[in-house]
Amino acid sequence: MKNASAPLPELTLAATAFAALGSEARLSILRRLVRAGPEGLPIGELGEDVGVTGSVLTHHLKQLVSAGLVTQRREGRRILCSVAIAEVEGLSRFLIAECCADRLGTRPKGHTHD
Amino acid sequence: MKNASAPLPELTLAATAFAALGSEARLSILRRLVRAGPEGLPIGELGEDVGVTGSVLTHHLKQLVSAGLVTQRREGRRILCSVAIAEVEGLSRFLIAECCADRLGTRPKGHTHD
DNA sequence: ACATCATTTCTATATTTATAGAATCATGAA
DNA sequence: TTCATGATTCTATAAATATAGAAATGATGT
Repeated sequence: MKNASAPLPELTLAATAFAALGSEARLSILRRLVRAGPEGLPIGELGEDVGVTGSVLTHHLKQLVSAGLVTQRREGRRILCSVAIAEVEGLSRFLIAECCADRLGTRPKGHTHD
Repeated sequence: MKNASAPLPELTLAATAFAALGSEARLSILRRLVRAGPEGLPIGELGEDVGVTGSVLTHHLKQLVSAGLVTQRREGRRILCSVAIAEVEGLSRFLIAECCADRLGTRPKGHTHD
């Protein structure tokens, strides 16, 4: 009897987002964007700062955007990137929820904060 | 002048951990282990439950373990796996910290807890 | 229209990760 | 020791991701 027929979309989305974070380059990009604030940073400058440019940068940004962690808007001939804060926070909460939420009825002894 | 010479180990570790979470299979494994509680679950049973067995399961577990998100201990001929709660929580905090920590001087409106 | 800047797409290659069967190792029981 | 069980390693193949140069696209200023 199979048990893992169709994974919950929630899980799929989370996996995609985590995979997008699973790279030093992209984590650097995200970190830089966080420090840039809500105004965002043009792709060129972003790339200079994190040491990734051209098609490789596009490639990494595409993953962050399609995972919903970064948004882009055009301004003149540049494209500004910003962090999707709510998404990142949501992901963080997902992680906490996975770990601690429903352990209230499962734990055998005390195990609230290790 | 190069800017991205040696990435901070913190970033490397985080990227490894996120990459370990960036798969539905491994996310399912983690979720199942969370529900198993601190006693842990033998690999065989774990695999049955999430629909991944044999060498593939070993492969996924290896990543979770080496990322520090799962721990293993032997009991008889079985190996019990448990979630490293502190690690997962730490990762969750890392994410929050990346997003919100130093935005105190940067944010335009209020954005403390959404 | 033309030149220029910013970014993407195209194309190709290298590297990593995923999947899986078979053989092997490790533990405990008869 | 021999056997059965639980898990890993070995080997091979498929698929996804990373890197990168060149060409193409889109936007702006002259």
